[in-house]
Amino acid sequence: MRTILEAAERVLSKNPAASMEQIAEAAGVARTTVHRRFASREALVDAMSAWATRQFAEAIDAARADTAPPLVALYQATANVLRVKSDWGFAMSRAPSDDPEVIRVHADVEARCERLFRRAHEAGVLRGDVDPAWARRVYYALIHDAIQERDADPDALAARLVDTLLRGVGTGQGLT
Amino acid sequence: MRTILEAAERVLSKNPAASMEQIAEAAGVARTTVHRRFASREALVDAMSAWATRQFAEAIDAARADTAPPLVALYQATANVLRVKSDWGFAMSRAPSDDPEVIRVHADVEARCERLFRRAHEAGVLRGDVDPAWARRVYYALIHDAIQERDADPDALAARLVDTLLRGVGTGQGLT
DNA sequence: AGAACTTGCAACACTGGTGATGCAAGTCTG
DNA sequence: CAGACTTGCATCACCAGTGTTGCAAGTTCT
Repeated sequence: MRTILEAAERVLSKNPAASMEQIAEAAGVARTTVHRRFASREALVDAMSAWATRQFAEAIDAARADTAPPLVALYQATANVLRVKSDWGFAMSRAPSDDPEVIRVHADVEARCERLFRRAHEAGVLRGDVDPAWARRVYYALIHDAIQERDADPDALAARLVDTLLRGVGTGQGLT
Repeated sequence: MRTILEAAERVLSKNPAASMEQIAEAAGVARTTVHRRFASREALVDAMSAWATRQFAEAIDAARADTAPPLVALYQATANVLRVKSDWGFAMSRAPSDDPEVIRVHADVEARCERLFRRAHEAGVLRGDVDPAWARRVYYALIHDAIQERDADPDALAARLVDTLLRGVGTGQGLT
């Protein structure tokens, strides 16, 4: 089950037009087995979306974005999000699912991120003359940008991303 | 000819898996006519890439990035690039063509952009304490980000993008 | 008007993917 | 061990897209 979803992600992220046959092969399973579990190609993709969204939510939870010190939370959340977006790039790049649960999760993440940047601003991690909303916009753009670099290690990527962000809008506090 | 390329871009940017039939229909032409001009689907996409690259090069030329005042060039280049990337999003998102001409154009654009940011730095458009290379990195990320917003007017988008960039790294000179 | 060229239409063969099913072999569970 | 369940395999019908061709009608150029 999870095996198939992961194989599908692996194959479809490389070639969105890949056949069920190729997905099955990557999962080490017969094509008919895939069809038995997922009625159609569409059903498979939907299941991938749902699964990826769950992973995404867990990634944010694990970062303790609301309670950990802002800088720590920022690193942690960035690394976790990059890992999920890199592991589930295809599933998450799909047009936003109409599933209300998926929509809710994304709105929730947005809100938490906004709070985190406000906290970072107040804690002096961001320069006082920098609009937290602007910093967040740049942050999003940098995330989007980092995703493009396939194959790279999410932790290293996250470190570089946060360093890059703070070189521009940070105070240099706590960076060593 | 151009009609078909434009229709193909329109259709494929909405649905990369669209059939030749749909492309032909969008071009107001019979499917066989498309096949007479482009031997295969692959040939059509290659032609789109070549065409888009030409448009891209012209967009940069028109901005006078090397000679106009940095701020003017930045606005102009941004607007032109956004227009092309928005009009030819599908063709330009393809894996970089192996056509050496295409590679040359992209390298050339990269170099011109780097020069432009150095000029902007020296002219005081960018803050002195900001690394021009970092500013350029953020600029790229913001461009990438702006492309996502389909349907928006490229000029308005470019204005917002440059404002956003300069709010972060600019000196406020010449923004009025 | 006449020649050269382009287009639409209809038809065709071919390919590859999809989804279903029956059966035999394997695994798990009580 | 016996029954329930899952899997792989082979096979099938089906469909959509691709690429080709012949022909008739239309356009363009001289």
